[in-house]
Amino acid sequence: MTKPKQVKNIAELADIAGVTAGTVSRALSGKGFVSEKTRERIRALAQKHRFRPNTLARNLRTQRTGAVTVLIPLGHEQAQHLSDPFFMTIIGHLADGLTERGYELILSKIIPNSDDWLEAYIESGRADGVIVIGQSDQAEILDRAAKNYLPLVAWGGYYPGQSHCSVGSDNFLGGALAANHLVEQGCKKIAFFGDPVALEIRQRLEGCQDALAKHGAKYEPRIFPIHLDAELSDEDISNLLDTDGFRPDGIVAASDVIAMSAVAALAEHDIDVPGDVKIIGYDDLPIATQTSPRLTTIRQDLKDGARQMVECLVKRIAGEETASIVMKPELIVRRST
Amino acid sequence: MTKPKQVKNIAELADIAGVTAGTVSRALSGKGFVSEKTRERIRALAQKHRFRPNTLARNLRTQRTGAVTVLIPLGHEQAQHLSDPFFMTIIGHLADGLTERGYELILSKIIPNSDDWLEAYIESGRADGVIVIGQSDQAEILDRAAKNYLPLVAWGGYYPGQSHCSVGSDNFLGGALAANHLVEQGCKKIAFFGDPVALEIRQRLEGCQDALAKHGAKYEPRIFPIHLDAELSDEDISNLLDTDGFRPDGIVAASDVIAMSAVAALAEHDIDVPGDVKIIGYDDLPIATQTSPRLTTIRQDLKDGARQMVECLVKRIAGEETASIVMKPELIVRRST
DNA sequence: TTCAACCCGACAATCGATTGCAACATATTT
DNA sequence: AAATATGTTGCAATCGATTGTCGGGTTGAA
Repeated sequence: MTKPKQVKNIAELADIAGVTAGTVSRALSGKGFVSEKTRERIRALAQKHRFRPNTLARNLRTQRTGAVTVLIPLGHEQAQHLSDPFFMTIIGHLADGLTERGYELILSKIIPNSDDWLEAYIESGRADGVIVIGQSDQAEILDRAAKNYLPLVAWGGYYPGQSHCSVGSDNFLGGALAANHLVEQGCKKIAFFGDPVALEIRQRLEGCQDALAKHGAKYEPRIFPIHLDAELSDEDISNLLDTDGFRPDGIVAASDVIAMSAVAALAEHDIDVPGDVKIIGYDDLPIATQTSPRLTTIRQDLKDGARQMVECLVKRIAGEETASIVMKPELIVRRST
Repeated sequence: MTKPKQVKNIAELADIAGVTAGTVSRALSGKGFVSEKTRERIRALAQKHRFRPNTLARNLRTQRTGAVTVLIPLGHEQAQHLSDPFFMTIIGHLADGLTERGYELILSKIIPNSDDWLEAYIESGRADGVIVIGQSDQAEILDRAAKNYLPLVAWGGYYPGQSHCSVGSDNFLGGALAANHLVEQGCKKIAFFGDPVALEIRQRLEGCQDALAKHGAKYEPRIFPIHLDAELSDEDISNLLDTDGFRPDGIVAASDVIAMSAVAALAEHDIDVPGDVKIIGYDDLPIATQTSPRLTTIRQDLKDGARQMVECLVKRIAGEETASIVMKPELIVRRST
């Protein structure tokens, strides 16, 4: 009994079959014309010798990879980990959507130190398309790259005149919803927890300020540029409570993660939520329903957002244009306000 | 002013520089000897024309990709989504570890329909190494693949005689810890929520049974093969409570996700946790601290586990052998028992 | 029988970068 | 000035699969 020895490339298999590599390629791929007889014969041989065409070589020749990169630029926030609940939630949904459509997902975190990190990545030719999560403070770079490169979709805020395709929710409206809700709950001294360097967060803040302005100037929120990373935000907030005498009665957090840190830190300082301070988060991550007290928050539908991004990207890979999508955020009232 | 036009391959740049492609390659990579002068000249030209070497071509030639695949076989549990909290937690930590070491992470979900899915993936040559999450019911396949392929590490249970490298915690011990804890809390009628088709879960069950046996035969647990996927487990458990008269006073859940579903379903049926039923989970995911009541669970240190897997894999890519690692699980007592 | 039509499979170019080897130029030594 | 040493660069093969083109063979009709 001859053990069916491993065949490593198409040429070897062609040798065994007594044909050329080209014929083997056509037989296995089904493209081009090969007689039924030799096709079957070659298929059987391929099976027997456990031959698999090398993906790299195929990709190089066909100039497509069947992969999509999810790129996470940690612009203003280098320490943030991929294990962050927000990233994980959206990546999970993207992974579900992409694998469903037969794309591999390449996950890549980038520290944007030069101003051409995005072009550099794109031209490395690793993937057929790129999804960028979080414009952070890199919006112009996205815009520039998008001019020469179609299959690019970003998660994040939309601003008038932007030329890249983004999917996200209306951060300005979300911020306003949050602020209005706190005012309706009777808050007078409102703090904003989040660093407005990032576009999305700035938009939330502006929405917040705008809504408060309509209730009179005394509502101008005080801004604390808390980090987004869970560990750092814990620290930031603890420091804040220890050293700063300021005690707000309402907090708009720029993300659920920040809100959770705040809840925990306040509990340690024996400040009651929602009795002494009301807190509203942003995102409505799965964890928001499971904190104690359960988090009032502004919901972005990440599952649907991920679906939309995949859909846009697939169209763009196929050469179509797609418009940006702005989803409506929604106020979810739970126990923390 | 000449616009620095895009150069698409190394040959074009070589033309511009008046040298050959080989020289350009050497100049940019730093390997081999090129005079300082031409090196600088070529570097400057590359910069100016925004040239980036094509990754695919390089990978094909050098036979390495700088990428690691995280492969998730959904063996007995095809519906399970990648957005599952367990996967997301461990993938996040893996991503952190791999990007730290300069590897890209390819995320791939596979439905193992043929018996050679793993070999097929490996030989496609997409990645330098593979991390498999969850042996599920595919342990023999891992074992077979590992015989011819070094850079393979799996998350999951260890069993005597296995020949692939795995990292995981002692599931038998974990199951025993859980059972003992419930007995100590006074539980008499214990149920096990989880499908023992998967190796890890079977081991947990066996540990559980073994521990209970030591307390007398009447403790034999009743087994409910609940699905791992959050949506399905909700359904399973609701059905169970509606149709089956059985009311345990203690539940060992095979995962935190199942435990959370159980907590929610019980609440809907006005059954108090921990008053009427005590529940213990498994994994200690971040969410376990945020359910209400906070979940007693068996902790597997996923962050450390991910670190170990990356470390093993990197060694194996370099050609070293590594032994399997069995970590000690730990009982974390919170409020659900 | 002859010519056209048609199908199959071989041949070779191609994707883009890397690298061993050979050839050449310059610097050093005798 | 000749010979050796040292250092640069060019040349061409290579990684492995895909694909356009062309020649040889078979079939059918006139």
